[in-house]
Amino acid sequence: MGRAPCCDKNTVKRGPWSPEEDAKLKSYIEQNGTGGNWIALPKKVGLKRCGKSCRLRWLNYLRPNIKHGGFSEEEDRIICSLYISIGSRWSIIAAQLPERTDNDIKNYWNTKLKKKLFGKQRQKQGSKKGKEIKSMAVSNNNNQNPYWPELPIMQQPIPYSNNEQKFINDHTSIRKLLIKLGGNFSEDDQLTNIVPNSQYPIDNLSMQLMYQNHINFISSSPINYVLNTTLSPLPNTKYNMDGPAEFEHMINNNPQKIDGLEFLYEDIFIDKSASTSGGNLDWEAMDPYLFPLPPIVTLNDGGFQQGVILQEGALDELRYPMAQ
DNA sequence: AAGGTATCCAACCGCGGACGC
DNA sequence: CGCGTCCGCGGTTGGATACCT
Repeated sequence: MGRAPCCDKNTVKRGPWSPEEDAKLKSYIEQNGTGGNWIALPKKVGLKRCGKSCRLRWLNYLRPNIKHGGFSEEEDRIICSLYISIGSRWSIIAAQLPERTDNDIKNYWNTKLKKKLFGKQRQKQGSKKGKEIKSMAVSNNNNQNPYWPELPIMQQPIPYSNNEQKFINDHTSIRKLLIKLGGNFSEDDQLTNIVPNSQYPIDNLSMQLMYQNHINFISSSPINYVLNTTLSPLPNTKYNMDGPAEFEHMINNNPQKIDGLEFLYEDIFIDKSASTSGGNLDWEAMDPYLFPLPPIVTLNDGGFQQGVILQEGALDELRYPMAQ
């Protein structure tokens, strides 16, 4: 038994929206709101569309303050850092870029950014474009490690449009992010359970500092990988990685893919088999955005712990830290 | 110029979670 | 607690367009 369809596909219109439909939907929602029920909305508006289609059209195209295309380098960096930190949680990533939709970011990543960073880049090693990207990362990061480009320091809100400064300042998005990653909040809205063994209830200020330190840490951390694959489909395997060789070893000895990093397998490890260098990864050709994997910094009793890639079950890992 | 291929992106699909009854 | 409904999300599709040979 499959799931009942949300609407009758024989009676609803599908495909591209006409300007008339756009106008109807926009005008209705601006005057009346969505009414909290997308399924019922098309009837009220007078559209022969599925409610989900209306919702998508509104959220991705019609609602105010939507920006399409023309992603800035700043936005590229935010998307890259968040993607590598949390994977394809496009809605969370989009929450950090208020004028962008998750669909837009997802499309941008899949069609351009991913290739820019991991794909075509390698084939053009030594080409002008490749050099530009590498030098960009280095010059953005003149006193820090050259492998990871400077990331935005989030103590100041990104100057998004007028009243859209809901970014880091109000912590809503961070809270949402942390909740998604497995945390929970006590009733007084303090972040008490996110960090295991923490003696500190984490208030909004602490949370801001935590995020700020995370970003600062990413920018300044030495190459020191601690990839805990208990968070991935690779069971009970821990790697304290001193560098790419360890990472490669881990990949070679685990046929499963690491959740969220599948594209690495497609773009890099397929290339590997075709290489004439005895199967060694061409780490030099890897784009500077890629490594070291950005650590999520978490507070613990000793200060900061680096290098834990938060994936599914990340909080469990934090509650049961690696044996020293 | 024509045909083939690659790229882009709006829209669709189906699943999982939240919520109300 | 179970069930049904709706919402939101991430993955995928397919048409339009650009680019290449």
